[in-house]
Amino acid sequence: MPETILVAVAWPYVNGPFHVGHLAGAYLPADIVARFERMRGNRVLMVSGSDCHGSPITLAAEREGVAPQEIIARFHPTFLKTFMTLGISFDLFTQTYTENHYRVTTELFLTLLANGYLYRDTMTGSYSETLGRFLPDRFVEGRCPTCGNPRARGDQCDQCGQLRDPQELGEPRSILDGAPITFRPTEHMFLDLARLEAPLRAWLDGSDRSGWRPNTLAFTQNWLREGLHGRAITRDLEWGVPVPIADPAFADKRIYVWFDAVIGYYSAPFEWAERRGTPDAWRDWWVPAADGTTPRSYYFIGKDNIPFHTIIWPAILLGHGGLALPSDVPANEFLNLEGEKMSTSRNWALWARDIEDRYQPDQIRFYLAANAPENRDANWSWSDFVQRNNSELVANWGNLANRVLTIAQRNFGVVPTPGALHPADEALIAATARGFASVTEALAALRLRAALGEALALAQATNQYLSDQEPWKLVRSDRERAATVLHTALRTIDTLKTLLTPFLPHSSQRLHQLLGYTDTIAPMPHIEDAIAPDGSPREVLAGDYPAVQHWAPSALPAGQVLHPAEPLFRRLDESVVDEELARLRASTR
RNA sequence: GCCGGUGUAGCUCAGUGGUUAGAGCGAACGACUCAUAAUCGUUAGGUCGGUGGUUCGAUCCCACCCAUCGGCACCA
Repeated sequence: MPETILVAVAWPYVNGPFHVGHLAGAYLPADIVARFERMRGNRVLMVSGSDCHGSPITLAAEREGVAPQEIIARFHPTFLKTFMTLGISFDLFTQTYTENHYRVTTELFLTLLANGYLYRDTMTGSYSETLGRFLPDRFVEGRCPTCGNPRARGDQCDQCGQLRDPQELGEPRSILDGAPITFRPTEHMFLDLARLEAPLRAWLDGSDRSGWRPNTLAFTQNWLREGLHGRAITRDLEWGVPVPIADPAFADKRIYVWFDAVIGYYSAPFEWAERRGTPDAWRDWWVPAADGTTPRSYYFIGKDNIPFHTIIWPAILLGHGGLALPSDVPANEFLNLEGEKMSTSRNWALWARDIEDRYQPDQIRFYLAANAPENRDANWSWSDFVQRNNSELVANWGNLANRVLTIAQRNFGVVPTPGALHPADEALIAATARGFASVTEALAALRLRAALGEALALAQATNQYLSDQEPWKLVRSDRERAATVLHTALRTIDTLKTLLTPFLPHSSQRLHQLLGYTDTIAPMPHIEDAIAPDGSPREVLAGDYPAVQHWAPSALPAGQVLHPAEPLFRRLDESVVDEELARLRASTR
């Protein structure tokens, strides 16, 4: 019985391009799991989109004298391009600036209101007279009352580390134009997290969470230990989802970007369902079935987002009622660059769009998966990238596929018919079965690095088998024995191809065809047209990923025509390291 | 400041209250030549961040310290 699985991926903020850390932490692991689950025959819906609201976008737009839509139009297409190039198989990658999202967000807001989980309260906001608007705390600076630092930020003093409130600062001013800040009362809607705390705890404690990553659990427990308080979910802004309250006081306020962004996980399936002409299909991923089975859901995010996905979003869902809560929130750590934390302000970052055309997509996917920040911060180092590419991807796996295919194709032209098996053949067949089982188990448990490692270990065992059996000699001395060895080796690389497809979809599809198959095992996304709320054209990433069971050990039939081998991966020259490091240094501020 | 994560061979990382702490890569040496100078074998390499404690015994538990990263709720 196929399972229904929502693969929810963090919504990238659309005020800039994204870097390899975002890929490693969210989009790639999500894609690997989505592809794996689809190949197992499960019904997967993988969604995300550009996060279009919030003050940084408003401010960026104003600084340039353009509409926020222009900022979106600048970066959203680069996201699509990266996902297309790398083969991130979204069912729908949309944006929060859509009619659908506005409608769903509004409805969800009203449901929470009706259920009594929203309340009105007045808070004090930092107001810029010159800009005529309220500013987020961190856009305010002033003198720290503790250490006297004249440039303490409104949320925290960088010098003494004290947490601050903008009103505590001496001579508060805007960091945007240096003009003085005044404080004004402002009314907002709050999510009543305190009232949702009990159901939230019941949900968290209600099932075994030992499969969650330790860091995810630790963050969540930490938040709960400190107790939950109401959280403002509206802002004094003019860009965003309007607050659906018939009160002039809320006319120039908008729903807070964080509240609307997480709702994207829920709204995107509506858009997906409508686009394919089955408007109710979203329910399969959100509403428990009549027999009580609840759809599974995974939320792939960075560790900085944990509380929003393990506390706030579940609280919103509980407040709404009747919807499936996250099954797991596999939060990843961060990816450093050459040992240093990435910094967008210094431009110490490796932008996806800068490397996606210089290297094969599977080369990038391989390094990011093999080096994924699953349990701790990981590091992108160019010398490591080149080394691992050459020794593990090219030499161990690519070369294995290449050598087996070459000997078999040149000497037989088809998958040869095996004779009686020797113990060595049986040992490899057994190792392949074990490898298949352990990779499957690791993937199901979201241990992606480990899964990849298991697959590579099987590739190495196959290289050992070839060294022992020497089929290149057997083809001259004992043709039947050669046929048996090559049949066994071909089946193993065919199985490895399957195991590696979630990680390396492009090259696996190619090998699939070299092995004489004609169907698609690694479908790719494509771009479709859509319309934005203002009537302008926009684009989404979509895909048609047939639910065909492909996750099985090889049953490669004897006699299937083989195609001449060609290298699956490009070897990288050591000079790449210096080139890339020079490029990186040149671009750093 | 408070809370939490991480610190294991040159590199990237596994791992366990108990005899000689592991893998891959890199290095040295050897074998092979089907394959993208790829592959296979052998060897070398670590006071498991530091100090103290609990224990018959700790890399694994506890305390403190050091380094590093993050959270501390209106930054997404």
